[in-house]
Amino acid sequence: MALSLSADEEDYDSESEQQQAANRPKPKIGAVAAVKLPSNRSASGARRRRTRCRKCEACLRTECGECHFCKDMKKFGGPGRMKQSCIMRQCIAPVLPHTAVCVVCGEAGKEDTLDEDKFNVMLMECSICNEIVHPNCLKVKDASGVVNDELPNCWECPKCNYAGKSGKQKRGPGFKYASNLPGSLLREQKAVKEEGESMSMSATKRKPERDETPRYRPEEREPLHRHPPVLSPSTLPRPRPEDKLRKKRKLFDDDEEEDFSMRKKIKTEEDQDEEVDVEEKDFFRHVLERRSRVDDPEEAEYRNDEDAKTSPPLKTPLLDSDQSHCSSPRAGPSSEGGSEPQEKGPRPKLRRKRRLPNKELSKELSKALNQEIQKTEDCLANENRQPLKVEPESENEEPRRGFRNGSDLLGGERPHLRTKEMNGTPWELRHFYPSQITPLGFNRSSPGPRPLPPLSPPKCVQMERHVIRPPPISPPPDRLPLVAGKTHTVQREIWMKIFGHLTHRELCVCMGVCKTWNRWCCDKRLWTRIDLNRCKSITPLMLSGIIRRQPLSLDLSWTNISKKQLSWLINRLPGLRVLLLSGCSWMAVSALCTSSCPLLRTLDVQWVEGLKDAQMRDLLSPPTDNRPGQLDNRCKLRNVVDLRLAGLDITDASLRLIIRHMPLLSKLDLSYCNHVNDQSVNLLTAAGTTTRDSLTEINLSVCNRVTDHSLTFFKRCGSICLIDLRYCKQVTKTACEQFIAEMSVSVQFGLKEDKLLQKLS
DNA sequence: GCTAACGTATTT
DNA sequence: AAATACGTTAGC
Repeated sequence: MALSLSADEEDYDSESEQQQAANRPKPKIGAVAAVKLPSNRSASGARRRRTRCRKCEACLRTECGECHFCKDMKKFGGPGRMKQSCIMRQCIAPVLPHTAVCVVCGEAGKEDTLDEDKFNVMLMECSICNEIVHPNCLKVKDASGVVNDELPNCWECPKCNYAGKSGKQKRGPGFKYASNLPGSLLREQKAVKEEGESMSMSATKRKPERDETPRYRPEEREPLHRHPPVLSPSTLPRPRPEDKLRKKRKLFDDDEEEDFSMRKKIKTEEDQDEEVDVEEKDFFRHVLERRSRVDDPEEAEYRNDEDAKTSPPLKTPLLDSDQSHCSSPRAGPSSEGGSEPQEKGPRPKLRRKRRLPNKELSKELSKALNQEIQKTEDCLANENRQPLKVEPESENEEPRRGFRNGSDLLGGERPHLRTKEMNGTPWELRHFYPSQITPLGFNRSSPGPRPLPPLSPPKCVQMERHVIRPPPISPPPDRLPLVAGKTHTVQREIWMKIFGHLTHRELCVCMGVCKTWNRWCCDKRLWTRIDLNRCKSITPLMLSGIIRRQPLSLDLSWTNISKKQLSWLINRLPGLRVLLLSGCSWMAVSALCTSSCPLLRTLDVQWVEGLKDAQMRDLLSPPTDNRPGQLDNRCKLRNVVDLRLAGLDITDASLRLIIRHMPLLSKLDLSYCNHVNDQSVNLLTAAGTTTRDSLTEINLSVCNRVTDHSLTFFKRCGSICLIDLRYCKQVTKTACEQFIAEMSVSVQFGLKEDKLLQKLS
């Protein structure tokens, strides 16, 4: 796979030597070495340093001012020694410098010309020999290059390819991707790559994915009723794990055991299709799983989902390459090049997928996003987000035991949950109320039995095997290419309207049709909400799929996502509005402490194990080491409007923080919070608090310490529309009626249910 | 000439 | 292995 790291060893040998000399602080011979660099450039070895594309989302952002590297910068009061780009601004697709020229003809790239065949006149840098050439200038015409679709203007040139050289550095040069960042996934990828992978990676050999001790073991079972009675992905015909692994290896590995040089030779279009589809299919498998669920009321709200429940399982074969009759030349999900319908026949060997001009759309999306952020964050200067860095996975060795054999359908919550209480309520008691009592759906996840999250967590190894793909940069093709160079008359936007009526499941099927559809169906407009609630495990593939689709709403509830994964994700979802993490571990949720989600409106952390006052403080506290005047010391979650804290052991201490740091808070779910009492309500509604006026809905159901007295406090709330006191033992119906009577002077309330007060509009 | 920051070496 | 340091390149 193509994860090359910026500092990959051998490829840089020659340069390394120079740099070794150059960089070594003691003998100051840097200048000499530096002068040498360019002279070598054309010979294999020295490489052109890449530079920002200036177009990607990352490049367009401002510095976050909070990351490690920002803090080092002089402008943020740091010493300026590290000289690294802001983490949020690491370019997704670093380009060759403008000064780069063809080693043969000495001229620059000419892809901006009107020339139809841009590929042959653009500069291509070989990731093996580092030569930069116009493909047209190459004499070796019968050999073919292998275009690296991860990096602009990068390939394995025909010479190297012909010579059977293998590129360790599939990613191509210059692909830094935050490899030197603390916590960067790439580090692990590298590490694992170095240690060599085995096809038959055993579970024991895998690195544990989670940062913490796993919360459950495979033998733990999920309660039967947690599983939808619908088809499960595991019933789908799918490649055997080993087949898939093989395929992945073929496509992505850069270890060259066996016949690597053969394998890597030429990638046909079919290969690409396969590559695309395998990945997307797998992503969808999970999504479909979600879409097929029927026990979540919001499923229906999201999309009228009948078909998701009833339609036949997605057939793997349908997505296989042979189905791609479409002549759309390129356009994998990862490849921008796909936008151009004019791939010419005689160069089928070139696995050409790289970006081509016309970046209007992506630019626009970027712009829109930025504007949005700007809008929401008017007064905030420094919140930024990480660009997309994607690294799918292979997930192969995770045969989805649970769903398949049904054994996991049987009994058992996680022991620790069953055995002991959370927030003082014995776990068993929490099962008392069926999910239906959840009021008005704003308590999104039902306080029903805590489903046990997925089985074994995703493994780092899985991530590491996968290529890291930047998101498509150029827009997808506007029309569907047909055979003989023609295009379909119907334009993309029309297609998009049609696709808009499809379920995710159906989109998935469409993605298997051809590359153009594949690309179109991945449009983020079609994926504003991605639901992986209770997904067995969050795999790197899913992560990359999510990033690619840039959802506004992401449900990861009751998954065993790890901190690193979550952190990685949210850093790459700058537009995320809704994040549902109920039932996840605190360890995972703590990713929110270090990442910021400026646009996040809804945060669901109900039933998060281990989330108490101290953790709440970490979550809500502004960065501690701010430098005056420079950094934003507001809460990272300050724009949260809807906060779901059901089932947490939090006290007034947390509420004070919430009051202080979430000025926009409108909906608050504190159900099943046994420490919440009248004083808490008093706090929330006290004079001078923002919550007093901002709160519109509050859920205090099953808060046994709340009494009638709380109702008098709620009279102060100017905007309150819904007060859920159901199952509060100390709240009487009489008090509710009295509340209604007293409020009726100004606002008419009614009892929608016993102790469920709702404003009548 | 200046700033940003890439890519690797060195230190922790 | 991760964090840090820094020579040097790229852009303006």
